[in-house]
Amino acid sequence: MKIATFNINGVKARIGALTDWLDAAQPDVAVLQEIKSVDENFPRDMFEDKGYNVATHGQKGFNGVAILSKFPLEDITRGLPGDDTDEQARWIEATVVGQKAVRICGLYLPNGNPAPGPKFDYKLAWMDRLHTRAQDLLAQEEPALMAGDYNVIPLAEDAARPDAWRKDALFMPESRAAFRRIVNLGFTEAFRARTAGPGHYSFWDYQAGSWDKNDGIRIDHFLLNPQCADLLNDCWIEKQVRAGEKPSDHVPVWVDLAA
DNA sequence: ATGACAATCAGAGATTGA
Repeated sequence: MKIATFNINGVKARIGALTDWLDAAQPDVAVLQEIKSVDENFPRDMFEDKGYNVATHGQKGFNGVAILSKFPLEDITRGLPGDDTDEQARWIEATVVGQKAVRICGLYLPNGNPAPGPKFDYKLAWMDRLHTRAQDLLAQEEPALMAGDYNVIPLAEDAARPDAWRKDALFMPESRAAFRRIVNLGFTEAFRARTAGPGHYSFWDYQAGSWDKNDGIRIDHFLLNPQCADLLNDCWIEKQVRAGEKPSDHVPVWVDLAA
């Protein structure tokens, strides 16, 4: 089972790029972030025509997550538990059954800038709730993964110019510690389970020629619980997508599971 | 130190992103 995560930066603006990518790459499952669309306006027909089942959790203007799957989507839930007053659409879950059942969680973690400030507080509070949900996924002892745009640069080697990010919410010590605290519960960060060393990025800013200079950061991640990590065949970043027509500022990241 | 770039909503320019 091949699963991709992709922050598309607006489904309406990305219809062409997204269609081309799906046709070429053929993921079994794709978790999407920043659909920037309400559910009613999500072009689900376009994906259903390609054989995907579609689950969305959108809001007006910003944020929004979705799951596309060639397998049926079961037990779909929307919203990260732990705060009934949180109206931002950043979390969706569904179970996908291939050779094995896998619980798929798609997430768009808050950016958190400027830090410090209320947006940074919201980011850290959201990560506390993510920690709680992650504990639950461990307790289930069934294959589960959390994939998406974490808006966290885990280590200096995950940025071309780490010093430029020292005061940014994506690289602040508090953000990185909260990320580690989740990983250290017993999750496997899939990319780092397969590939060591610097120079691997999933985001390049539209500004200042970041792509041309390869001035990127790695912020799109897969965290696998132990039962899911047992199934990991491979994980890679589809870097060349960034060079396409009207690209997102993120590129897809993949896992191949024996599931 | 700032802005550069892009998308959305709205129908200009502010807001958000990273």
